[in-house]
Parts: sequence; C-alpha cells; structure tokens
Amino acid sequence: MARKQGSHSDITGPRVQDTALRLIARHGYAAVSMRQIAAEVGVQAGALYNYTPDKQSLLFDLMRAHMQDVLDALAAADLRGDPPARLDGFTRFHIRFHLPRPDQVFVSYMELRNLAPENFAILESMRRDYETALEDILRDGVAAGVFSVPDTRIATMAIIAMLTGLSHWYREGGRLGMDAIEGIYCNLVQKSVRR
Amino acid sequence: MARKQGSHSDITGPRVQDTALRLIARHGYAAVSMRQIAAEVGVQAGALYNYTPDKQSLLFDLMRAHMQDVLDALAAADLRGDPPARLDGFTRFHIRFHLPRPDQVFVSYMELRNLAPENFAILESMRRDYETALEDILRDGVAAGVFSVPDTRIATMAIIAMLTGLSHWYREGGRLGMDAIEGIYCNLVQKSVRR
DNA sequence: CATCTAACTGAACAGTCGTTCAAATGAAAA
DNA sequence: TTTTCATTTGAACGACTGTTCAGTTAGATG
Repeated sequence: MARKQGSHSDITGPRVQDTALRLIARHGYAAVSMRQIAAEVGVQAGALYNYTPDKQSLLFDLMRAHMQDVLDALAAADLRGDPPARLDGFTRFHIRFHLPRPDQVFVSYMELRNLAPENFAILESMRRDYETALEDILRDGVAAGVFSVPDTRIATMAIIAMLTGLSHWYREGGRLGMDAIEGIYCNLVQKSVRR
Repeated sequence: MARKQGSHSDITGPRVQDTALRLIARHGYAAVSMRQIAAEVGVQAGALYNYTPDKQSLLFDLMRAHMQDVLDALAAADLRGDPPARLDGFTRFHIRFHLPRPDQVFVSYMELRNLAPENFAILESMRRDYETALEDILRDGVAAGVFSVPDTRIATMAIIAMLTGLSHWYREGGRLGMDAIEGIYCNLVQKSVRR
C-alpha cells in the first residue's frame, strides 16, 4: 500500500507536524498517542518514526520552530522611533503574529512542563529573549522620562501575560476584528506604563 | 495491613486530594496515573476509589472547589467605595488570594481541556462570574467618567490575564514580596483604565 | 525491461493505564 | 470477648502506550 503516487516524504512530513500540532493543542501532549497522530495522517504508527526520532522530539521541534519564527519575525519587524512608538509597534507585532497561530501559542504555553529539562532550557532562553525585547523598550522609555513603571521586569511580564492571554480567548469571526483588538490593546498597554 | 491506627478515611481522603493536586500541577492530569497518586499517599491504587468515583471526578472536584473558594472569598471581600477604590480592592484581592495557591491556579488554568464537557461548562460559568465582578467595576467607572476603556469586556480579559499570569511566574522568596507586587500591579491596572 | 530504495506496513515487545472486586485487616461497638 | 464493618489489599481485566524492525510495496533510476 506504500506510496500510492509519487514520493511521500515531502507530503507526509509536514502533515505529521501539522497533525501533531493540532491534536496536541486540542488534547494535550500526554493525552495524544502516536497512533492517533498516525491515524489522522493516514499512516501506521511506525511510519511516524521516519520523521521524528521520538514523541518528545516531535513536541520540542514544534515548540522550537514556533519560538524561532517569533524571534525572526520580531527582528524583521525592526521597531523604530521613540519608546511609545516602539511599544505600540511591539504590541501590534505581537497581536498580528500570534492571533493567526492559536495552536502554536497554546502548545508553546501549555506544554513546557512536558519538555525534557534540556529542551525546556532552550525554549526558556528563547522566551527570555522575546521578553527582553519588550523590557528594553520599557527601560528606554523610563530613561527618557516618557514611561513611569515601578519595575520594568514586572511590567514586562504583566504586558506579555496580557497579550498572550488574548490568544487564549480570541476567536476569529468574533465581535471584534484583529484591527480593532490591536487598537484596544495598544491603548491599554500604552496607558499602563505612561507617566 | 489495613488501618494501622484509627479510622483512616478522614486522613486518607484529604491526602488524596492534596497529592492529586500537587502531582497534576507538576506533571499534568493526563501524565499522572492513579497508581502514582496512590503511591505518594501510601495506599494501593484501588483504595483511591473509596474517595473518588473516577479520575475525572478527582480533577473536577479539585477545580470546582478552587473556583468556589475564589467566588466565596470575593463575595466576603465585599469591595466598597468608588470604582478606582473597588478596582484596587479587586486587584489586591486577586493577588492575595491566588499567590499563595499556585498549584490550584495552575491546574484550574491548564486542565480545562481535560474536563468532560458538562464539567467544563460548570467551571466556565463560575469563571464567568468572577470576570463579571471585575467588568462591573470597570463599567461603573466608565459610567462615572473616572475610567476610559474602549471596551470593558476586553479590558476585563486583559486585566485578568495580567493578574493570572503573575501566578505563573511568581515564586515565594523572590526579589519582591507580595506587598510590593500588589502595589506594582495596582499601579499598572489603575493606569491602564484611567481617563 | 530489471533494479534500487525511500516509504510504509503490520506485528510484536514490554510496559502502563483506569477500574473492579473478593478477600483480608483491625479498630470500634456490643 | 465476640461481632461488625469501614478500610485497604492484591490480583486481575481488557485496553492502550512508545518504539522497533523484518518484510512489502511501488515510484524512480539505469
């Protein structure tokens, strides 16, 4: 039954990743079996091991790819201007990047504890880089006298939690579109740190 | 070997709950087995079924009890004054109640998808009640002209995400104590919605 | 055409899973 | 002391787990 038409590795590979992401987002890493993933892809469980050395790597690769995409996109965004403008830029970037990827956001947030320690450390470091990008903006704003926050580290965590939380309840086709959401969050974020 | 001293049901029962909470917070509901819980309690797996009809009920009871505690404590807090004072009261209440209960917060947040649909609906409804308490404050503040938010529902979700996020990274004995944290978050929250 | 080989199957391995239940236990009641 | 019964054990149930691998398939290559 193998290979009904053409070579399948470039088709099955991505399908394994996509299916794993969707199932893990929905049911959680521990609750999804390799056989479930295989069944949705349309192969037997053994075939998955042509595309991942084990289940743990499947999860880790998904999470690392997502975080790398975030960091690359942030670097490409190349935020400029005064601190308030850069803060708006960061807020809009976060929303525009994350809202269309709810499954990646969900998995990257919920499955950290299912990572092997060395994998966890790698992702935590990437996450820290992302947080630092925001904290730098806040620090510059405080130094320039345009922001007033009691503690830039906590303000950073608070803002990121606020933005990430958005991905957890926002559903496409809801009462408000992404543009409206962006404006509202820019307003909340900007005011929370202003003098 | 049964009952080495006295009747054990009033000792084992709470220990089952406590152990389940701790293990589920650490490893996740799907990744924790009844045998693991039993081993930490110090009984065989079968004995757990004197205290819960099944694993799902064990999770649900933990989560419902936590949400009920939250709602009861909020009602007892009896926030009074003008909207800014009530908003400060809500913020401080949230932090004071949730920071000492990191496991409950974690489980109630992460394990929603492992609930049976009817159990999920019950918890979602309780969560909605909590959110409404905050939204009422914001709406009153907007009506009174002391708050300015583009959308009270979104501001509610944003603030709660910010506060809940705190529980995910705050660790006792860190750089800042709970009192300092409270002040910082009151500042951030208050400014984010003020005129 | 025959050959090669990437891709996949299907079975097997050694465990673990949630749950049930007859039997054993031992503190409290009679 | 004997009886009672809440409590727990320990074994069993059928199903499922991640992973391995010899064998099969069929498109691509020569």
